Amino acid sequence: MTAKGNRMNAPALRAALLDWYDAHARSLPWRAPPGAGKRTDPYFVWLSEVMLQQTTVPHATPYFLAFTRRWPTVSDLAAEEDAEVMAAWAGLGYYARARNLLACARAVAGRRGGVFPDTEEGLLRLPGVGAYTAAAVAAIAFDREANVVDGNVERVMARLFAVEPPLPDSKPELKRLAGSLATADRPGDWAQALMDLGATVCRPKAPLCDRCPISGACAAYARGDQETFPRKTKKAERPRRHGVAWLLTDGDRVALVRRPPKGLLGGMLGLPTSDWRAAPWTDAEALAAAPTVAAWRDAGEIEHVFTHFALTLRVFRAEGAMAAEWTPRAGLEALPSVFLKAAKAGLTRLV
DNA sequence: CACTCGTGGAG
DNA sequence: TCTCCAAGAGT
Repeated sequence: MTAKGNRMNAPALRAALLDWYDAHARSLPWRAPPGAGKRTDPYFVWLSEVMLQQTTVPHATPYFLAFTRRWPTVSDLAAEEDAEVMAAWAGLGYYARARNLLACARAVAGRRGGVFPDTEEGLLRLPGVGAYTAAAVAAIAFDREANVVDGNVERVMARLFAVEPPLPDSKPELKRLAGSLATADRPGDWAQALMDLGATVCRPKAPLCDRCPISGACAAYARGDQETFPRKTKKAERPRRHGVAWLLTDGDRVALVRRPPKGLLGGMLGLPTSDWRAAPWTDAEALAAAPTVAAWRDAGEIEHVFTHFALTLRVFRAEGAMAAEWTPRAGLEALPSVFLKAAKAGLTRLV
């Protein structure tokens, strides 16, 4: 047992982690250096938090840079056309976030004159801002005391206290434990310190306990089974669905359709598709369901994995005409990944 | 409250 | 190849 041992109390643990954060904080485009007293623009904090929901830092970073370059303030974003923002979000996934992002920006720019609420309760009323994001923005942008609990914090708490019940049922207990450590001292730095620790040291796999400033207080580390936390209930198997996508071209242009505002890929442009069902589509079924009569040619199939199902998508291509949003090939970057993948297959792999 | 909702990188 | 999973929210 080290000198700090397992007797490390809450104040000592807090001090150790904040000291670690002062020395090891990640440098991120939306973040001010720790302790400097600078506050980050609430717009940057909010935008980054929404982009980072269930999304990795490397994936979200180029989107954050593009959004803030193109729309430097929340009012700039609020004034933009829906289609432009959805196109800019394409590839980032969970497209309800983009719809709520615009709704939130317009609420802040309109009813609040471009000023974000500075309390957790006020933030929580905004579209797309839930318990985590409200707490994170309140703490990071406004330095308000808040219990900021994301997946990182849940993992740190599960190990620190060797919480046996599995996620997601243990969420309330993990949040309660996190709250037992939170104080009004440097709330923004504390929240980010916990998340940075989870992301870089207390990682899901192969945690770097020899670099952990609070390993002396960690119940799981003391037992030696830290990597087995947090316990998790097994996830249901992912079913497979089958569909058909039609790539209709007119020279350089591709026929795209705007998807309904809610549901999967809601509000995004896409290729015309069939239903996505359990049974594969035969050639005859696919051709009968085509959006227009044309000399459809088989372009093979693509595989794509969504959160709760896997998709096999047959792709057919033809030259022709139909009512659609005709888009130059260069504009295909506005498509969600599944359709970009299908379009590339159709344009390059005619069978 | 269980389910829906994307994507790409790591191991 | 396959599993896991990343700064969750809405319904």
